[in-house]
Amino acid sequence: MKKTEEKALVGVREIARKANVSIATVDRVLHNRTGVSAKTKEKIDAIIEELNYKPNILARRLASKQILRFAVLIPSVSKETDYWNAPLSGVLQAESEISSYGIQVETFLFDQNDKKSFVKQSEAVLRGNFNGVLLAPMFIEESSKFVDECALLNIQCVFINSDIPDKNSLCYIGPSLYHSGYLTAHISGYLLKENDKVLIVNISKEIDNHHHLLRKEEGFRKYFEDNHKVNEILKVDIRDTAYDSVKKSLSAALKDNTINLIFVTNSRVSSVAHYLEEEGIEDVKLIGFDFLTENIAYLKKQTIDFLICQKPIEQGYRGIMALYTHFVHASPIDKVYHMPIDIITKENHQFYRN
Amino acid sequence: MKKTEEKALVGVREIARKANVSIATVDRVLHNRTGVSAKTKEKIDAIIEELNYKPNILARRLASKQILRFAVLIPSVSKETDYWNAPLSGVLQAESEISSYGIQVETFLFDQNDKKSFVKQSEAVLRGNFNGVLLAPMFIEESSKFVDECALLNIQCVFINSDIPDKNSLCYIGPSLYHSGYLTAHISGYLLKENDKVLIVNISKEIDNHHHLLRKEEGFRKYFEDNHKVNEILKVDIRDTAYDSVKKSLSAALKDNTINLIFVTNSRVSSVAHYLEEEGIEDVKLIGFDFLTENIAYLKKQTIDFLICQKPIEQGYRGIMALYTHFVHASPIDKVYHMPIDIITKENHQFYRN
DNA sequence: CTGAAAGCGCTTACAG
DNA sequence: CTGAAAGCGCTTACAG
Repeated sequence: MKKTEEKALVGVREIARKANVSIATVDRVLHNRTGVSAKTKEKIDAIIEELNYKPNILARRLASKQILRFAVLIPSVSKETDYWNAPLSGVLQAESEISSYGIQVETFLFDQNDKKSFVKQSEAVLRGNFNGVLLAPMFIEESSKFVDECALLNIQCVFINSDIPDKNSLCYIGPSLYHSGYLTAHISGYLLKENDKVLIVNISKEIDNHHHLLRKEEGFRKYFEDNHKVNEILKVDIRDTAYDSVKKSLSAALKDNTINLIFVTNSRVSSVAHYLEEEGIEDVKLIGFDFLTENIAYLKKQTIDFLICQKPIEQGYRGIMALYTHFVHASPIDKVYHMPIDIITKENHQFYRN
Repeated sequence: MKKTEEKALVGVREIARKANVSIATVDRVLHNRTGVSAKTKEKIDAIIEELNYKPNILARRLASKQILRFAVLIPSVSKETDYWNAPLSGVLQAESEISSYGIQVETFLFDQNDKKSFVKQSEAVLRGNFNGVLLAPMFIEESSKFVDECALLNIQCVFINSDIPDKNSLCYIGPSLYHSGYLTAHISGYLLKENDKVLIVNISKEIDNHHHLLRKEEGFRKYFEDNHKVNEILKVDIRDTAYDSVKKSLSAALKDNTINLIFVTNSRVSSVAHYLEEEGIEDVKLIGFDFLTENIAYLKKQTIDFLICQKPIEQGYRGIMALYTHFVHASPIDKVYHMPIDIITKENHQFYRN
């Protein structure tokens, strides 16, 4: 069968014919290149408009020898969590899909407990002659500075995992942290009786005012407030992430209070689960974040009741694809793409796709 | 920048050079066409293997004038539910992405309350000279017969929404119904006290032994059994889906029993919500299925506590893409793709992507 | 059974 | 400022 007549006609060749110019000139106009008289450009633009011309992306990339270079600037996997494996695997998946179309992806990993390593890697990116960069802007100040320098070099930035809202990025792809906290509180509401007590646990080396864990806590508390819940909410910050330290802090917190539900604001929920199991504590509900192997093991045993997940693999995949779409299709991209807030339990985890 | 040498080399041209044949002959081998001597074929195959040749899909579709035709055979939107709008919109989205690559999609809608309309539309599909068809095999027998005839005509079938497991389809894309029921029970478990009573409500014109609602009920009951829950489980089948009839059945069921949680096995949960609201009943938890506008409205008001959803838009999208991948990339496809089982509440519905 | 040539819709030097 | 021609990696008649 043949393609429809109409389609066969609307191409650079047809535009050139109508405008009485060569296809090279049409190409120049299509790409806003210099060296076309205003008059010619106008005429061609009108015809493009009239014919509702859509370029054939296949042909374009096939003919073009230009290769596009994207950098990925995210944390490496640490002893404490292999969370970042997920976004990375999404990145790799996207890369394998588009690498044959002239896209190169290079990865720069930094230590999320060490700002200096971030700075060092970000400088390498700046030197690498990239068209775009996908980054996790964990360190707000340093990331902000980096993004400014990218702007100077005309490098497009995409944020994943957490956002710097006022920064001039192509887009942000990741959770709405506040709302994940709020949702967690909603679920917790179902598990709590009127006078039950809640313990919020922040486990992180870097808990400062900017830290995104605090946004989850904020959302969590707001839910209780909005719904006039009278449950007491206690809180403990644990800055030393080693298990012994977690254990000590939890013991202290649980000794003086009868806690009915623990909300861990990040993926370290497994160490709390470990503690509860070790101590034989069974009547405490436990909710935390992220689809990690360790967490899932506890979810299966129901030591963890719910995990909140935000498709980290997809974040990596979509991050690269956002750059790809921007450069290859030149089509506009949503400034913010909030990932769904997924509720994972013993019964649906096997069907979960990151 | 130039593409890497390596890439530039591995193409039909290089294979032809190595094999001392023309690229036309290489093309014949690549597509398993006739008219190549066994010896030549063998030699070329070896070189393809050795070079780890991957065809350039862009170039292939660009050069090929072949167009691919897919049919979509799903229910139309009915007075009772606009559920099928969602898969359809996924289909349309996929179509718009791939239509410029020579793919045509044609839609055949049938009335899910009328087997004859299915048969009629399926016959139209058979006559339409399609390469593949995406269908919702609601009517098991009729669908089964249709699939057999497709096989004769060498038309590939993809199932969505519900499966016919032993049928020779390309793949199934949709929920594991049993597990959605099981998960719903798990959530219900958190909402119930020891002696609370549960009411299962099936609202459907077609409740027979094959019907997929029953698989959800089965999973639901199994959870209670597995976890030695003693809650009493009542059940009502409502075959007349008009609101008045639903109202009558519910009134009868609720008059004689104190029900604490109602599980509606499909998207008709909104009519139960409507009833509860009308009667001013506030202490009954309500769980049902599907991300429909009506349901979401009740979810916001918390008349409905949880909705279980299975990304109907994505089912449509992936269904078409499965056919596309099969024909264009000729790459193998998972026989079963179970959709995640999503738990939707008042707090996360705004981030949900179908 | 095999090959030379044209063409898919674009981009890219190069020449004027 | 503009155009003719070659080429991206493949497929498709057509000729032998």
